[in-house]
Amino acid sequence: MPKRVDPEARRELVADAVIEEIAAHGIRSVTLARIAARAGLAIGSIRHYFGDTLREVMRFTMGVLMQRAARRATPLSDDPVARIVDVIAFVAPTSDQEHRENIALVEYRVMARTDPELAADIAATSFAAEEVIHSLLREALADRAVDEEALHREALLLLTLIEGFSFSSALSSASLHEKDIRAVVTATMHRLRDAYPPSDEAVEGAAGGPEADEQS
Amino acid sequence: MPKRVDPEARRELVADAVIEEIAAHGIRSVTLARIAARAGLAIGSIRHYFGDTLREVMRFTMGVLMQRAARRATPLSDDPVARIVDVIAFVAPTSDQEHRENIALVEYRVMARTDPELAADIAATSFAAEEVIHSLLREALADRAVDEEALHREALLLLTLIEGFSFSSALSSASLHEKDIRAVVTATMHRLRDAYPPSDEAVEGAAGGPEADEQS
DNA sequence: ATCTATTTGGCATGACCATGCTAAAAAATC
DNA sequence: GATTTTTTAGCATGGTCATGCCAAATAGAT
Repeated sequence: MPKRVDPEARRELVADAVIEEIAAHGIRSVTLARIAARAGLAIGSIRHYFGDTLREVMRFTMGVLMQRAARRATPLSDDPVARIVDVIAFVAPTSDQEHRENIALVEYRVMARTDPELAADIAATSFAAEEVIHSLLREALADRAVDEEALHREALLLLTLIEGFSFSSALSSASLHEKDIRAVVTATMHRLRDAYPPSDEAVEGAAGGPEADEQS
Repeated sequence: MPKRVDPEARRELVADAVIEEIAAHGIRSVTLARIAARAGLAIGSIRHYFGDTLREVMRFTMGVLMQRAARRATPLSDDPVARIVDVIAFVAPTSDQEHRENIALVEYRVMARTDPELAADIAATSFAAEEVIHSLLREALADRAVDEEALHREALLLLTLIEGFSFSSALSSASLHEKDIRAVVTATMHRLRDAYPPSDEAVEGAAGGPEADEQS
């Protein structure tokens, strides 16, 4: 028996075992026994840290997945278009672990459809993600004449691409190529911008703005 | 006891009960008992028509879902762009039943990820669908100068949109609006076409072709 | 050394459910 | 009417697994 266990570390370790099991055999196969086998622990040694129930294990793991996804989706670029590409490209796992996490998250989302408690947890994250996309899109089209309805429709396009990449990536044994995703999204963004004329404000105030850069 | 039961009709009835149960409580909740309750039959009266096992019930139901989806996705228009819009818009259920069928199909696809037998059945359909999109895209871009790599990337865009609409529709309690989907896909297709210059052949042979129509 | 807190571990029980199998009832055929 | 086929129906059994609960071992505090 080791010294004092760090409860948070234990929970994280168990969550990773859950994720592995989901990725390998689907969320329906997750049991305490299987988690224990993967984590190299006895069932009791898991339950103790999760209020004794499998359900708490599952809820905690879902929380871990959502946190990790949010962390990966943080845009790094300054250019609004590139920020959107970054956010969407996060779906392209650059490692096996990220691929597995995406799979697990998709399985959770499907399960949450018919589980009100899980659904509530997920809804908050989904709402935040949509807000981010809307906001980024506003920035990317700040110099274009776009009405609210069109903005909404373009956001729908981007959000649908995100869902599509996430879903197809989860169903595919091989992860998507980040290069392909970036190419598709970048082309989509450029075409999207080109579909709207520069706005009067942008033309008047664009002495050294992105408009000049874009035509060079 | 009625007169002779039509086995096919019985199987279809049972499949519909499965679909209802999946839509209501998720695929993980499907049991013979619950199917029986929904179908208004005894368990034995179901098993008899499916080789006695729940698994056969589930496989048959998945087959039904795929057939129905394929039927709905048959394009009707002559215009290549509109055909693609039609195919993609099939994801927008025009009835509650179609919405439920989409949900069930998504849940099956997720389950099939970790079930080789189901995966094999689904793979054939997915492959066929991809071929259709590639083929339709070729037609839609027949008058444009597009190399194979670009064609592949554009197909990826469209396939991703299909997956995105299907997935988000399944997760959403309200079905997507067909109007929105058509608007998004139509705009995407027009921008996609505009991204490629007319090919030399098309210019020479387009005396009364789509190019003339498009500039009017 | 003693006491308390923490960790490990798993038993016992009840719930759930698939499936092998059987049989009775009803319809159809000869 | 007798026989065969079809349909209805569900019992019995074994397997799986979550969870309430208990207890021993170990670490840390006094």
